[in-house]
Formats: sequence, C-alpha cells, structure tokens
Amino acid sequence: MQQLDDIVERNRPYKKADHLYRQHDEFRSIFAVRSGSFKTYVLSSSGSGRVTGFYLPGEIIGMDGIADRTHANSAVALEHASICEIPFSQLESLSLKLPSLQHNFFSILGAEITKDQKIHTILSSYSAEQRIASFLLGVSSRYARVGLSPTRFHLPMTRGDIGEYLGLTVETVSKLSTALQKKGLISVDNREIALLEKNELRAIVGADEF
Amino acid sequence: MQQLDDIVERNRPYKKADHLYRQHDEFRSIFAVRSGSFKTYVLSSSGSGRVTGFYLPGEIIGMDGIADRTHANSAVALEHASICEIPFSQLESLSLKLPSLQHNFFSILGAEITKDQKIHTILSSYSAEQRIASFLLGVSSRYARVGLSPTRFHLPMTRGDIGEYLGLTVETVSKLSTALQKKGLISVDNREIALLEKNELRAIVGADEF
DNA sequence: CGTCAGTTTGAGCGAGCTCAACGTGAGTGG
DNA sequence: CCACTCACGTTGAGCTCGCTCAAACTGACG
Repeated sequence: MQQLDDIVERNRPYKKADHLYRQHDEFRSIFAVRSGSFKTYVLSSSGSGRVTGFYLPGEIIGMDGIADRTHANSAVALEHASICEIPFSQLESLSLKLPSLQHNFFSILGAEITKDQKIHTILSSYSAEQRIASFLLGVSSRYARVGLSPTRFHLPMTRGDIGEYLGLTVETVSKLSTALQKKGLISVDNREIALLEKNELRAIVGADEF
Repeated sequence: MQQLDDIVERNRPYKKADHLYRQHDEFRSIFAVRSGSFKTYVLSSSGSGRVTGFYLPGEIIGMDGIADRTHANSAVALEHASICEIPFSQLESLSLKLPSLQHNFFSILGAEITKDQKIHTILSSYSAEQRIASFLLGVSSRYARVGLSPTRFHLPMTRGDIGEYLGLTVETVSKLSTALQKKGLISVDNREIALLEKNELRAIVGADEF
C-alpha cells in the first residue's frame, strides 16, 4: 500500500469543464476520482458527441487507453473535482512485485468489462422508462458505496448527458422523470433526486438488478 | 511463450449449442477461440435472453468473470469449435514472472473495454441501418485479422442473435439486410455475405470507423 | 439586467416494433 | 427415399414509443 501510495500523484483540483485528457491523447495514466465527478465522451466526425460514462468518487477513469496507448474518449469534469493520477507504466512495474496489486488491478479491469456489458443489455433491450429507473438505481448504489445517501442525492450531469448516455433525447429524459415523479416513485427538484419507492423502481427495470 | 504454452489446456472440441460456461458458474479460466465461434448471452429473469457478444477465431472469451469470480454471461458454441483454456490463477502467477505477458494481458483487457464502449456508442446513437452496416464491417475486419476474406464470409449466428446483439428485432435485421442488398451494397445468400461496396457502407455508419 | 445553458411541456411524426402469415432448408423417423 | 417437423428467415400491414420541432420557463453568471 505504501509503495502504491508512493507512485500516486495528487494533481491540482479540476474545475467544471476542465479536461482530464482528450480523445487521441497519449495514454500515460489512469485516474482515481477523489471528489467531484467526470464524464467521458466521444465526438463523432459528424459533430455531435456521445457520453460513454460517468465517474463518481472512488471510481477509476482512463482504462480506455490501455489497449492502444491512446485515449478513445475524452474525460471532462462535471463540477469541481480532485483526482489521484497513477502512471500506468509504474503501476505495471509495481504489479510485477506485488501480487495482490496485480490481482486487484485485474479485478478493476474485469469490473469495467462487466459494467460495460450490463449497459449493453440496458441499451439493447430496455424501454426509456426502464433505462431511467435503472440509471437512477445505479447512481444510488454507487453513492451508497462511498457512504452517501442511496435515497437522496445530487446528479452532477445534465439531462442531456443522461440522454446521450442512455440513448435517449433530452426531452424523453425530462418527460419520463416527470412521469416517475407523478407516479410517486421519485422526487425531482432540478438535479436533486430522491428515490421514494426503490422497490417499485426495481420492479420497473425487471427485478434481478440492484 | 513456452511457459505460457505449458499452462494452456487444449480441450475437446465443442459442437453447436455446447456451453463453454454458464451464467453464475465459478470463474476459473479464460478461453482463446482456436476455430469456430461462440456467442455470450445473459438471461433476464423475464425469460428472454440478450446476446452480449460474438467471439471469432483468435479472440478471448470469459473476461466477464474476472471481477467477482463468477461468470456474468453464458457462452455457447455457434458451430463446431475448438478452444484453448487458460486457467486464470496460473495466468496471474506467470504474469508476475513475465513482464511482457502481464503487459499483453493488460492490453487484452483494455481492448475488451474499448470494444464494449464502442458498442455503447453504436447502441445509443446509430439507426438500425447504421448498426447493421457497422456490424458487417466489424465482422469483416475481424475475419481479415485472421487471414480470411474481408469481403466474402459466412455469418455463424442467426438473424435473431444479431438482432439481440444490436438491440433490434429479427424482422428489422432481415428487412434492412434485404434493403442493403437492393441498394447493391452487399449480397446476402442466407448466411453467406459479400460486402460489395465497403466505402458506401462506411459512409452509412459515418466515416470515422473501420 | 440581459444572456445563455439547461429544463420542461406539447403537438405531430416516423423508425422500428408487433403481429401475422408464409417460405425454406436441414435434420429425423418411418 | 420420402414425409414430416421445426428452427430460421422473409415479407407485409398497422401501431406505438420515443424522436423532432417549437415554444416558453428557470436560474446562474457576467
């Protein structure tokens, strides 16, 4: 642990809209979010971007660059944020000496793969309402993991970001959030969300999740 | 290389519909496809499955189990197939001794992450026609990688599999394949595909791919 | 106080789904 | 060898969910 700590760089804080890295940048490091949040996105040649992920405190960004040493996404802060930067080459060297570090890092990569495949299922088969319910439950459990409330939280991203991430338009996200509120399952005040009926939300997405 | 070879187990051949592993099975190994092909899928509690991936010769299956030591998908052969099984714990031990093996395995995991994120973009923003064009171009370049023709190939999966993978219905896959054929961009004879106008297919998906 | 990004709401439309029917080919049993 | 079956594939007609377009509202910030 001490040895891992030695290679970590604590960077300056990032403010809203600051980029951690940009698409096609050389890959050097992965980053652990300490506070705040980030989104990753790709720009299609036709202009419009698509959000590929959100990263909350305790989560790791930048694994999209490992394969070909070039970042496939851009990463940008959604609010004031701080991170730990872990230079990848040093992580590799240290992993050769510390079996548990190697094991943990394999697990982290595996978790990213499992997560991405889950989103694949969501995007390929869920209705708009199911996507939004699933998204809110997902954010809830991610906040719970770092000790924050799983029932009341602040969304750091815009409705537009959520829409791009879930393959929906802003309008659909907005309308269905309102609809879930009218049904009494959630309460929405701008970006402040309260999950009032988690079990009913789970029922919407189809039981075997969260 | 010799040392890696020593830990690899060459299993019996698999025939169509044989499972390599099933959802919730304990994770022990990853598998390299030697010949034939596999699909991975999840079963939702509501019954219907969703295909999460196709694996062609030279590709690696099973990384969905690394994180929590349990497979998140099932993997099943689409045709007669053979694989190399690589016990994960031995791969981990050997990776500690061979820096280049560790490095390569990190790259393989990274490539899986990059691939999954690309599918995220496809599912969240492409039209049905773009998805199918993109899928065909993807299969083409994967066959090309192992020395097969990038313009004429056999699809090992059903239209239904493709539909589940791309978030479309069988009917849509069928209709749009026919439409692409009528436009003269591809030729379809059951599962035999020929890509006649690759550049026009690329134009459909939006230029900066393949 | 004006601006502008973000959000909401409504009306209308259309891409892709649903449902239904039929075609086709590989495998199986008589 | 043929008849039968069944999974897979195709095609068409109609419908619906989510998109598009348009307009108005809100709050943060210079």
